[in-house]
Amino acid sequence: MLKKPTMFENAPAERITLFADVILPLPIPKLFTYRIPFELNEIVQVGARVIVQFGNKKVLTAVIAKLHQTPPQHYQAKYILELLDTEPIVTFKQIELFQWLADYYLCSIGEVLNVALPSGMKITSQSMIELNPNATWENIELSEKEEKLLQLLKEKKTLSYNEAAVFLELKNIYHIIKSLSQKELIIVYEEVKERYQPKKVKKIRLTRDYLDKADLEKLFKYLEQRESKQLDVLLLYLRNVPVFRDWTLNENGLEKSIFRSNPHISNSSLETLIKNGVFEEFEVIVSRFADIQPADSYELKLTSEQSEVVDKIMDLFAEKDTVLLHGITGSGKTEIYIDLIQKVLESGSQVLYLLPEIALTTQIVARLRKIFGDKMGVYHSKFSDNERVEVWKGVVQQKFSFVVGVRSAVFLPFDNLGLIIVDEEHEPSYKQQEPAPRYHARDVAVMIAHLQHAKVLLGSATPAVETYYNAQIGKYGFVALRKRYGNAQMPEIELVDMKEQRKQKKIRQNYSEPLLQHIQETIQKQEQVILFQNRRGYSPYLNCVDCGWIPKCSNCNVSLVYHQHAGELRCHYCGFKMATPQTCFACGSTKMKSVGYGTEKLEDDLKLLLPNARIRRMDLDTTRQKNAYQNLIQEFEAGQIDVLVGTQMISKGLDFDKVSLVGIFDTDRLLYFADFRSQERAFQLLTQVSGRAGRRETQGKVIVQTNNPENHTLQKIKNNNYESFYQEEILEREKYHYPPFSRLIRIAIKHREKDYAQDAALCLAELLREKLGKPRVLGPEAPLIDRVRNQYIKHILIKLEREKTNLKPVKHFIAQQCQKVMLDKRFKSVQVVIDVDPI
DNA sequence: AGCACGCCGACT
DNA sequence: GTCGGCGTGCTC
Repeated sequence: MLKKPTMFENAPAERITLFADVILPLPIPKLFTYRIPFELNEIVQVGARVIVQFGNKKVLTAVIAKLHQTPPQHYQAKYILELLDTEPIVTFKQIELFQWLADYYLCSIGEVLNVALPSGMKITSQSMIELNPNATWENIELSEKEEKLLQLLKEKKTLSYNEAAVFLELKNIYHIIKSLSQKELIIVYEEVKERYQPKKVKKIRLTRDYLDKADLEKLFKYLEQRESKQLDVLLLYLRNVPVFRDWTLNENGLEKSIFRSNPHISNSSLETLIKNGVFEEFEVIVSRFADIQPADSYELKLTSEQSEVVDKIMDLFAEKDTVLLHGITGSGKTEIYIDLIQKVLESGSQVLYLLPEIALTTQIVARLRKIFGDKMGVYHSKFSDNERVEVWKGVVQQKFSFVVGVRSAVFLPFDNLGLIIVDEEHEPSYKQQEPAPRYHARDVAVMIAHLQHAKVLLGSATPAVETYYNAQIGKYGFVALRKRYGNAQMPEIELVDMKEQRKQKKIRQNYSEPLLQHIQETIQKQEQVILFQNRRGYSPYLNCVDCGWIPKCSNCNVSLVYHQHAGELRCHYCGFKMATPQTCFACGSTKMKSVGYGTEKLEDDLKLLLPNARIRRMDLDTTRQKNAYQNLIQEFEAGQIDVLVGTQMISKGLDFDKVSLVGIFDTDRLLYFADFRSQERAFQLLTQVSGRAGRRETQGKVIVQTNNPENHTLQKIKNNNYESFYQEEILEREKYHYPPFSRLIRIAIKHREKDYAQDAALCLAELLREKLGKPRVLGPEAPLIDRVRNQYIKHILIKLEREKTNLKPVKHFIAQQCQKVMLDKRFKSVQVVIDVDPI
């Protein structure tokens, strides 16, 4: 796939010494130079993985970024220990991309590599100790702990540092290890663990001795005479592998599991045959995706409007690299994608189709699988690491020309991309939060397309304001799809004024009268209801009636969320849990009331209000187990559930024909969130959720409960008027210099001590202002939740003009200042986290 | 990041 | 005297 650099193509007469600059998966902003052993000269390539020793003993996987003949000036380069790939697993273009990511998102190229490679392709070593077999410890004085450790080693043979530390109940085990290894009683070594395990299948075949008609018949007679059970084994084998017809069939053998699954065959007879040398066992490596069938021949039928859109997109691609497809929910964007994917694949290029995490369900995968069969790879975080490695290798080996995947799929080693589709491009889950690089997959997709001369199609019913702006100013091409598929109608959205309802005392447990009524009617019609409340748990906090005390997390500055079913209070930020207190910790009162409501309470209350309805809840808490999500969806699809209460989990990618009512709670919390994107978010989320109501023939109904029915954004959601929402929003953005009119960089300063965080933040802000100017640097400011996991947090926000041409030096400057503050002794190693284009 | 190593204070 | 706490510097 990749050509070796030409200068090494003709092997020179004299041996040359090659050096490799490698990327290590560490947050160190430079490449490290290792020496290539001569015997590898002819086969090393840029993009291959190597194993190197780093530091005193640590052994790591690195990727070769550059090959050259320049020996390092100031140090002796170590040898590469092992070359893991004879073909590159990372392309030249990717290394270029990694560097771009590191520069753009202000992190090291090693951090990029670290998130790019599936962990199964990286190895790390672990320090191990074992007894020195030649040791004599008669005349050696030992401390108690040393004695204890040696005793344990006698039993266990080997121990990792950590195991030893746990056993000795010591935090610092280093002294003991050092002392023992100096006395030559133990050996310290590094154990390398390769995490990727190819899937192996155990198989059985006849040994050479029986690959002959006469011999087999002799065996038959013998077994028949004795009425041996082994005869069944042999017959089963011959039925599946008709060696009499073709002796070479034996080579491939038969899977051992086939014998196992046959109830008439006992395992011991098979084992006896193996023991007696009739059969032999062997293993083969198989693909984890081996059982995937090739595609059916599939005729995609597009509506005339859909084919028009396809044509228009193709036309636009002639002049624009990126096109935005603005298609309302249920307008059939997927068919358009499929048609385009087929076209691009036919032209011989690769395609990447990105979806947000939650939308990438088995439903869509199954549908695509029917069409693209084994040409398609799936890259999902729910997949095991081994599976991810196989998709990666499949792309390298050109086995997959098309991959559907989540955010991290942008790192797959394509070298000939024709098209990247980013569906639901506005989704915040495309932005990585932790760890660095904090990249946005949509923006990375645009960059990859640029590097590979590919095209990008962004799709959304509610595009990000930045994206829509780019389409408006002509940077992106633009196509709209304004009709629902099959002429289905958009749902009717009703805003219920909760202030009025409250006055008239018509609210029962957070359910307004109209909502409750509609729920009942819908169930009566045997149709389904989705209720949306973007808050899990029973209630956001408990409150002592007598003294007002609220249980808070001891590690974070938030109240603990009440989870009634689990009988617990939980922190949603650090995972802290405690049993629900029966009495107030402050005054001892037994009157603790729950305040506010989450999905759990909505579910419980509705069960009381409508005892005959079948009500289920879908949120993080009910879908944590492996198949819980899938099971819930199947039940709902099968009509075994009337009402599904859920968080945003229910807003994505689920299309159910029988849902005719959607209820939305606590709308005001979304609308009045203190963030410049709150209106956009609310518009997107509520439109998305509303879109679940009514498909095909029936018009759906959406009931939005709010205290502010006159809110502009709500009105625009009601009228399904994205355009008008955008026009209003873009003016605000311009007025206050927010994206797309500026670029944002947010710096978070974290420290255990509040004062250190504050002082460091102040100092950093000052340093930044010196050069960037006062108005460009905002803060430091405490975020809404200013302490998480015992770390105090301060935010600095930098606004840079979009037109600023020399972005690179500015970013470099910012990174430098952050580095300075981090290393400043006054601030006791504060943590500084840079987030470029925060969302 | 991880680790070696050094210096300091607090315990058996 | 050990033990454990950091702080610091380095890794080809």
